[in-house]
Amino acid sequence: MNAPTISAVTCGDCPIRHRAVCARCDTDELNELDAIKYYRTYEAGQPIIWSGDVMNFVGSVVSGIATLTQTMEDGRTQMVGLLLPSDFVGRPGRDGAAYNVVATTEVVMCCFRKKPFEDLMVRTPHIAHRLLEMTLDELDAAREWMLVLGRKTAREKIASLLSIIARRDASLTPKGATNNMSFDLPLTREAMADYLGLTLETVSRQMSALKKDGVIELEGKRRVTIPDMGRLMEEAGDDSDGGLIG
Amino acid sequence: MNAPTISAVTCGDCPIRHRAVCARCDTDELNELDAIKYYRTYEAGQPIIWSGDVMNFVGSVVSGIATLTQTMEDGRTQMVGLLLPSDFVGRPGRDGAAYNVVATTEVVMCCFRKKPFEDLMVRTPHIAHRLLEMTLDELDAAREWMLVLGRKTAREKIASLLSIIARRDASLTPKGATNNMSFDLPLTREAMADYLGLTLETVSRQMSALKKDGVIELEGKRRVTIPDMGRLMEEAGDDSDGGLIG
DNA sequence: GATCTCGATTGATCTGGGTCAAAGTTTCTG
DNA sequence: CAGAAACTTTGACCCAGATCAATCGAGATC
Repeated sequence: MNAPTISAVTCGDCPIRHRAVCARCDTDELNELDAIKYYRTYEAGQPIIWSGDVMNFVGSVVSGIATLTQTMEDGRTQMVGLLLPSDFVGRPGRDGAAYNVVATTEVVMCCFRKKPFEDLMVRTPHIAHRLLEMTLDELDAAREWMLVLGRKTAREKIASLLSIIARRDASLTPKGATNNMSFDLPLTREAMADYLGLTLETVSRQMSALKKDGVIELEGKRRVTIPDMGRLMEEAGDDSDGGLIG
Repeated sequence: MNAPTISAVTCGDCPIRHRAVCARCDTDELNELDAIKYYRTYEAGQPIIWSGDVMNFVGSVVSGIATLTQTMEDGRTQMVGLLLPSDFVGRPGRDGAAYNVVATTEVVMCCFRKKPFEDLMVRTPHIAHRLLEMTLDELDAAREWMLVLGRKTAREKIASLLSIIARRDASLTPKGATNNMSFDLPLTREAMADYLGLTLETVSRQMSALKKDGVIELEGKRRVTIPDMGRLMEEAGDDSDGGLIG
């Protein structure tokens, strides 16, 4: 997944089609979006936005993984969202960013300049509606995560995270395999800890425990296989299948 | 604060003016809203919506306090939002409710039937924009709370909750006093615990500790006075003044 | 006034996960 | 290939907050 060059790409053949924004756009609107967009690449570890900064763009992740985090003055940090390809970044109608956005891997963003995007949004109601739906999804995901953070044990937290990534991953691949699926963990143990409100040591211990108990299989540190998705969801304390990533 | 009778009230003189919805409506739109609205009273402890139920209305809290909660099968529950007067309830474009909504005190809701409300939303873009702003606010609040749940100590959690309620309370009263403000805690110790991901015993202990240390004063169990708001926010580990209630 | 109930407080004890520390792996670099 | 740097695992110990249990109001209800 290399960054497409700006001139060669229209919104219509964006690798990701801007699931959030373009899904219902007609040709004229796509052309308008096309006129105000540009691509930008961020290296792994590089900040994309600092909390409090003025944001002059909105956009979608084309490839790579980014995280949303909040930090206290003493350095304690909590991840509040995970951005995977096709996820939308930005707050139409808001000037400042509310969290840090950091590239975890190399990230390619397709950005729209904010002011013209907002103008377009005012003229085309379905974009506003799409953004509302999207924001409601993120709100659901955030609240689902509040239950994880507030009430689940370390083991359940890990299982919840793995189950969310697995499910998310499955929905991106054509065949939505439910068993024996495997994927690469896009996060370090430390990032997982920041997401789950744990320490990296605890994350490591619980990963080992889940492996020992046959809930997951590990190849190297990052490649994870889920022999039995139902079992994993039980471990997550999760009968229902709710839960998205913000 | 008694429930106004349906016939006597127009949206324009709703006691709360539907901060979320009506702020920018013109007369025609207010009349339309008026035609599809009705009032409903819920007793303390009564469920307003069950998670998964089909919701056929959206609306605002006129008076009283309600909570949004998520529950696991084994009974562990996490509060994911607090609804105070003027807060909006409902998910335009969604059929099912995602959480339980329960009246903590007696609650009066001003409801709009969902279908006509959505129709109105399609015709009047500023309502959709207002709802988007509102949802972004709730998302910010939820993510702020994720930091509280994931990374703060019990004492900091309590201080955070008190500071949020105090700030929220201050913004509702004409004079936004910052020091020596007092308010009635709208929550039992158990509800506070569910909000903070703690047990009620820990909540009680930390409340006693904050009282002993002069951070708060208590009259009876519920009346709280904050002699020094800055001190409270320090205790919350919160230099910034972020944080709303979802 | 006696009793019940529901919430709140306080104490004693236990434990899950944090903290501190030491190796082990993998990848990168010279 | 050696050495470094970054990430991960594992062990030993400790403590904040959970759990279990007893007591204490403050309203209700009789």
